[in-house]
Amino acid sequence: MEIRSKLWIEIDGKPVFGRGRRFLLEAIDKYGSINQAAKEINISYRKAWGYIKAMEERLGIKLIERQTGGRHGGGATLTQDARNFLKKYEALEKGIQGLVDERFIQIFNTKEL
Amino acid sequence: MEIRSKLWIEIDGKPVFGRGRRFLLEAIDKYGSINQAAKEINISYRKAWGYIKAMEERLGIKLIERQTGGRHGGGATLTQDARNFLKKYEALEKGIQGLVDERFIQIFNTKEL
DNA sequence: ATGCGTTATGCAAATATTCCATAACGAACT
DNA sequence: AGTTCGTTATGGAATATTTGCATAACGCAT
Repeated sequence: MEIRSKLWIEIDGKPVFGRGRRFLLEAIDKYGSINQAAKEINISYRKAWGYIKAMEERLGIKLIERQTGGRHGGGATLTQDARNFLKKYEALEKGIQGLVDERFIQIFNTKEL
Repeated sequence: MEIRSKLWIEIDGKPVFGRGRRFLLEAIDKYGSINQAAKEINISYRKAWGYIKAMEERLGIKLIERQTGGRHGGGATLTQDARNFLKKYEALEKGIQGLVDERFIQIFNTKEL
């Protein structure tokens, strides 16, 4: 029996940002490529692309600077807005998981129900 | 922009209990009927039934005492195990949402990104 | 011109979810 | 003893969602 928790941000009831998208942005920052980033976090490029599209539409902010074509095919980098947002989300998430785990063990760690 | 959080318990990677199931059990306790409970929380009877089935299978515990037929068609009541489980889950959930909300406001409550 | 590794998307296929339809039940009432 | 009523119980169809395949476009370097 394991406890799981999830944290995300919505706009008009639709998901805009969460752990998965956080990892995606972080990986794009690391690799300079949506494609590479998707591989890193084990999702298809298609899915990553969909995430980015939805995020940008819903937030109304450009998160990723894209370049198609070129010597190495192009690439992608985070905008400053994306970096700022990411930083805030990281701060929001920090510590929550630990708290939840701690409480779960405290409450459920008994043999009988 | 709203923050949302979710807390649930899994067994072997499969969801066993969460907010929705909590509401379902609470409503069954209140109405003495799966059918009525489902209406209360706005899900189909079919879905409620599936929830209960999965919960009982995965936990390996009987949660609902069912009676079919009879003057008023029958009904359902929570077992003591179900009550105990519910109580623990409620304790687990308590306060988490508030903490998350608080932090969200603190971090994101600025005009600019 | 050609090749390369990207970004960009439509659309088909697979999965998951929801809901419709119907059976069975049994106490109370007629 | 049959009828009624509001339940529980479930298969399976219908819908919705997610995933991923296939392919186009791009533009620099060779």
